[in-house]
Amino acid sequence: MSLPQPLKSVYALADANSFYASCEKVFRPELEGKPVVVLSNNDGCVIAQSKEAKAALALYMCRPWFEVKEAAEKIGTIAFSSNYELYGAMSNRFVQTLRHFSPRVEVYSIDESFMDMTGLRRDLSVYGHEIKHTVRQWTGLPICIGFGHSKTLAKLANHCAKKQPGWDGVCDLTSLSVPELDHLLASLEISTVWGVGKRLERRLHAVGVTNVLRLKHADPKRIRDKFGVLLERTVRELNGEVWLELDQMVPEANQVMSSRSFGHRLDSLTDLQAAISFHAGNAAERMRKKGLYANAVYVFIQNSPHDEAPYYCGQQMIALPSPTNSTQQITKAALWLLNKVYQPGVYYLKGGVMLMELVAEGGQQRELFGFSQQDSKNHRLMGMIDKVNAKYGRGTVKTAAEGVRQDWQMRRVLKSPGYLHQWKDLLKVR
DNA sequence: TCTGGGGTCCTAGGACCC
DNA sequence: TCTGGGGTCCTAGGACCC
Repeated sequence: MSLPQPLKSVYALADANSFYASCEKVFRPELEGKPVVVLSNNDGCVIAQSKEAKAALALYMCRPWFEVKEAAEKIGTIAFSSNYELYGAMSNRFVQTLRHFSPRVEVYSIDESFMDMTGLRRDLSVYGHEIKHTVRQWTGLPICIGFGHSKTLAKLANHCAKKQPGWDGVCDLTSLSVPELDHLLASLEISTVWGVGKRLERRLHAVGVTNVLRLKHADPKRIRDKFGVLLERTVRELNGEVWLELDQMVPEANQVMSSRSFGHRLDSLTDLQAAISFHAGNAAERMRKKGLYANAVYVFIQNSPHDEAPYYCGQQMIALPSPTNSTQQITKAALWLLNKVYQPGVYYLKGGVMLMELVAEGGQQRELFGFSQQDSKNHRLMGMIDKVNAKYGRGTVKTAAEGVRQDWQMRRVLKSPGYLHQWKDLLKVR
């Protein structure tokens, strides 16, 4: 008599191809087949490329746009500033579509989600193609899907689906025999494994671990001693053990950061005050959305390490007397910190505010920086400000310190319209 | 002229305690 | 003169991710 086998876990990872570039193409169908790139904030670096751009400009990823612009435009590349509101809205549609195919979905990043496929009595490859087709129809996004017995293996499968043409965008590692799987793993570089970056790759090569199969067969205990618990877990996951569970709960953030390069160098305290106030308000609003309160505020300002002048990064943190989510209190604390780290004569390029040690409950307000408003009053005020800003756009209501002219704001001259979140831009859909 | 932003987790080492 | 060993907490920095 044989005992019933416990179900082996199966995970899928669905990942949109060249996500930002694909989002732009959805609303500009005439760009199909043309090279498209999306630039980072301030139109600084290339952060996404369509496959046509990749083919022609492979080496341009993460390079400064001013260096590659001429060559890119010569081959007819269309460039966009990043439009995060649009990408966020597209990401939501993508996830909603995936939920039709699995009851358990973990949103891992803006363009990637894990799905639990354990116990599904279907040919996974066929099912994967069905998902891929539906996402394309419902959202316009091209995606790839990988299946594996652990999240690390699903991630690796997704890599194969994307990079190896034979899979047609869907790779199911669970259907391979052990020799077939090992043959495939032996052909993959270890940096393709989730959690192995440049440094670890170099150190692993030095001890003879040169491909994924060798990493899979490495002794977990020795890996732990030499490389730490994270890599040990990775080795076990490569062997099909589940060490990373599907995490459907969005983890409560421990910190919220708002920072950005300025549109141009700033040296006056007044300009910096406006920028830091903006970031304080922005971070506070994002924190309130998560229902959290901050115990500490951190501020930094720095010039560019690429400048000739010596690199300066002023940074300071202050613990608050009690947890708060009030924009005014956080802004006051941030401006107080700014005063402490500001040094005249430095041409600052970047700065920001981080709210730290976040907790779910606010506390009794005590005196700090002369704060004196009552809790409930503050709560109502914050709620109202957030509502107005959500309806009419961020910045409709803001603290006076943010200033009216925002010269320090980043440049986004190539930004596409807000097709999905701004009524005024709806008619721009072609 | 122009070089992203936002996170998480782990580790090593120092300070301090008994 | 001689100066142990074990524990905790905190911080800075490293490494990784998208």
